[in-house]
Amino acid sequence: MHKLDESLLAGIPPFRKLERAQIREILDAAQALRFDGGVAVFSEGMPVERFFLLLDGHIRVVRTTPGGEQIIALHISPGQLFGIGAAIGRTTYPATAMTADDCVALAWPNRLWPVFVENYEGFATETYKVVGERVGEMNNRIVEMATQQVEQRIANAILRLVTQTGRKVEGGIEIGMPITRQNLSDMTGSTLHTVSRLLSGWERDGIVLSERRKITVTAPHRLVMLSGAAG
Amino acid sequence: MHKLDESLLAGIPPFRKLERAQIREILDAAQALRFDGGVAVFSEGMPVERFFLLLDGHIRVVRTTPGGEQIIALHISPGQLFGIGAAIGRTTYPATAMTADDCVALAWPNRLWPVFVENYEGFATETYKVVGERVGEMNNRIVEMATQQVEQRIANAILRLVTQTGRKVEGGIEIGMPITRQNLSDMTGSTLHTVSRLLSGWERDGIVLSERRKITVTAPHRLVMLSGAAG
DNA sequence: CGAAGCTTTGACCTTGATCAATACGAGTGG
DNA sequence: CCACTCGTATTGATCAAGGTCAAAGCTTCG
Repeated sequence: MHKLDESLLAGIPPFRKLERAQIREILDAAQALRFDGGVAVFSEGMPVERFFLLLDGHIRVVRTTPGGEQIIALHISPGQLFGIGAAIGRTTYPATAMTADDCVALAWPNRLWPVFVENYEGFATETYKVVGERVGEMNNRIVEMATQQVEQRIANAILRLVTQTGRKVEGGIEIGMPITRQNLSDMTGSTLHTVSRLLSGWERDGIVLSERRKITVTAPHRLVMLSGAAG
Repeated sequence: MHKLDESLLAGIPPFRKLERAQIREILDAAQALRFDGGVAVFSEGMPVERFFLLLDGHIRVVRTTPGGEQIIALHISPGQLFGIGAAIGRTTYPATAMTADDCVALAWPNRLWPVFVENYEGFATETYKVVGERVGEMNNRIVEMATQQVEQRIANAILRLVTQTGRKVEGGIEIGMPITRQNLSDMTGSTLHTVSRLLSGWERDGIVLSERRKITVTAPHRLVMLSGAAG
């Protein structure tokens, strides 16, 4: 295994305030992992043994109901910590982490969590800020689900994906990870049929372009209108 | 102002591991507050200046949409910390805290948060455990909203209230705080009409008893069945 | 080429929202 | 004490959003 480069952690919030030497220590304690697309990094209910940092690829955090339906709780982009149950006193993972495409991640054993918190100034604060953001996002989802129509929820889901993973391409902004109608319906508590119908409509109206597992937003402002952001 | 008694904080998780003298310090730094029912302790968007511990009464954590609809994100029972945005790096409150009935709370200025974390062993860990529980609860709500029918969501909402605030009375378990049809609809993203119809039906079937702003569950097991806990 | 996964589209039906009317209880002021 | 009002609750009638059922087409891949 080759040595990991220190620049990997340079810009990432929890590590931002650290010395070069400290980052070296952290990297030396890390295990680097590769995953194919569509596999589980960890599963709901498993004991929390490690925490992760996603370096490349995209991860869907998924919960499954007793009835077998699944809903996507969260997406993780490169540079984000995930599986941080340790930070909030969980002993088992509350959800499953599925890779959406090929992924590279670092992993540390759980027992290092308190060590990092103890030794690295700002690590705890920055991490809890991330937790805070996710709580905020979850809160928004709850409000959305409770008050908005399916069309608005789907518009919001797409906008969220765009801001999190979007990249500019000719003619619009493309979502940087593979995404199916089914995925979108799992994010919004809807059905793939409804999502398909809506996307077809939007494509007819020139708001999006979509191919198999790919969506490009050509008129973001109009999507924002549709999302019900109180025009 | 009379001195606060140390027993107040005795059994409360974040303070559980502390010495008597430490509890004294904490209490001396606290401000005791009284609120009538139906008022805001703090409001969405306000800067986070204090954190609170609810001693008596009940609090609804509420978010309001641009369109004026409101949804209830969380209920706080006596003994719980709330308004702890400081813990997760928030600078403004993400929601409004409304008293459901008359309340008594302690408040500390925000700058004491890091002091508590620093000086009192276990304070941080226990608090983050609380955060973790709330995150879990929010997650469940999202899944519920995405996959369940209104009837199941309302059953679940009532069951949650029962476990959080229920007290045994003759003939069943009574929810320990005032709760209207409208409140229930705000918790489930439904309407007071639908809630009323369902409760009427349940009352006819002998599952609940309800008066004005009061609900008593007479057949909890049947409510659990209805809640869709995979029978 | 067949199979599996993704997408589209039409027809139909159920859930629960909306509209509307009424009633009841509790607090307030005359 | 009564009239008024406001917040709460009930119930019926109607309607539409979106789920379900069904069928078929298109890609990609082994």
